[in-house]
Amino acid sequence: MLRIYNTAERKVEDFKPLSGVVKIYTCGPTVYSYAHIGNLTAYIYWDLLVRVLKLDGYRVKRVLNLTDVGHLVSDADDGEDKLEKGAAKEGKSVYEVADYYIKAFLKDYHGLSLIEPDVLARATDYIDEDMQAVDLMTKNGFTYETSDGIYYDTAQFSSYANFAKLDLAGLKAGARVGFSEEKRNASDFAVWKFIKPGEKHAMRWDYLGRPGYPGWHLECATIINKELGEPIDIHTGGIDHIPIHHTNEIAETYAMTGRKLAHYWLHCDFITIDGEKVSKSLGNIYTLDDLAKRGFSPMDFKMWVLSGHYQGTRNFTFESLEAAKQRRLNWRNKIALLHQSTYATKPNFSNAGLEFLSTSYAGTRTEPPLRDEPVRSVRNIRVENSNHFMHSKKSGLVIGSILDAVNNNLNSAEAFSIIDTSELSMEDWVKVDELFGLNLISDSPDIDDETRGLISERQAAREHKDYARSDEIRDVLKQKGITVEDTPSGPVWQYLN
RNA sequence: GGCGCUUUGGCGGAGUGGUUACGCAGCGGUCUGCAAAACCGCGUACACCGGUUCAAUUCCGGUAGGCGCCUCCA
Repeated sequence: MLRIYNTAERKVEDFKPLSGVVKIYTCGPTVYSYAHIGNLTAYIYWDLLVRVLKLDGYRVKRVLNLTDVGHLVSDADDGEDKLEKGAAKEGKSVYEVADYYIKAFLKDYHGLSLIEPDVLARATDYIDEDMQAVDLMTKNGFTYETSDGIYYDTAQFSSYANFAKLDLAGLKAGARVGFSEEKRNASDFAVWKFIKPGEKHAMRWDYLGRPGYPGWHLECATIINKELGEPIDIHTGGIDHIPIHHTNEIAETYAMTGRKLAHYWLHCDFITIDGEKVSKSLGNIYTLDDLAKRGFSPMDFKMWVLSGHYQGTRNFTFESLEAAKQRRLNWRNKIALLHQSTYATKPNFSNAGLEFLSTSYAGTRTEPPLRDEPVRSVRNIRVENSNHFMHSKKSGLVIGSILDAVNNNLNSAEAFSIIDTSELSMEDWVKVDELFGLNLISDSPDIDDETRGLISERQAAREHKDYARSDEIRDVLKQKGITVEDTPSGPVWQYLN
């Protein structure tokens, strides 16, 4: 049973689906620049959400939007358009810019092994629906026209402030942004913007007999309406979206349909980098490519993300990324041991030097003392005594406790500690990969026969005390990314990186 | 001004009213041709001040600090 923190109720709740298919909407990126690691953090956590739901046996339909419509830089009525700025800078059309960064985003997305959404919705594909939505809101009496657009009259939606617990009076008093004189309420927002004569705006559509473009919040409400239908089960996004964007989506949906938009709202916190916010002016924006240049793979970064909780402010440092990388290598080397424990039973492979492997490397380790209490990993299952625990390792209950951890409001950090301290079978690792998408299995292939031959040749050389030869072979293996460790019962290979 | 988060050992980071995760780094030991790994052991963290309690890092109140959002940025 999944339990998740619902922002709408401000508490952890049991997840109960509204129908046979769990409908999820995720606010996607504005495609005017490369995604940085802060942006990607969110998609990693939401991917975990989807994977947990699927492993829990739910069918999931998920929509992710791509904001390829240019919007204003500020909330004020003037300002530049981000897409247009990018286009001008790069000498391309706004559409080319959007295409380029959508491709870049998807490359990152796939690089992180994130499950592709069922619908990838480009905002510009929903302009007709946007217009119909404005028509509908107008017909229902929620909008008014000013000289620069169609605005939503938030006074018409009595519970407008509820979702974000907004203090509308305070909003007015503390206004830093110059509000349009024509707006009826400080919290009113544009659902459609007009392009004034002479004003430059490459993306434009004719509506109400004049050129314009949709307001930002509208695309999400419209896409959800068309692709999923309200109410949806889960709406996800960053915490920054609570006060404005999600509040306005809810208001628009209400004005269009009278319905609630989503049952559960999940918000992830932002990460900081070296204790400071991620921002261009601080020069601490990193992309996956930047991490790669420093020797970290997307999976290393994903390990880092999942080692903490989505609702906490994560502080990114390269030292902690290094720790995450090392941890993943340790996991892969556990898989390497599992490969080796099967050698002796493989046909076409017989070598006296490696026969010990039939008894497995695990046998050479000092067994940890049996505890009276089961390790905390199975705590939730209420194992009565250690005998049950020993049994549990064989019957897949380790995976059960890992699933319990992530079902508890996506506590991947706890799940990771269970993985660290439990003995997993190959089947377990397959499940772990299914749950976290860390490519542990595919990145941990067994070595080939040639490499195996080298290992046994080296072992033979050692037995003849030909250490020059054995060290030579060790260097060759090193170049293959394999290190050999000599244990009391024979050599064991491990991945170097 | 409004809303919200947070303070855990060198770093990162879970969690819990009593048994004090986990990873990385560090130290000592076993083992070893060398090396590495592995294993064993170690460090006795829970900002501060009160309160509740047999017992608080965990609950309540206060103090101090840090951070984020409200700037179409997740």
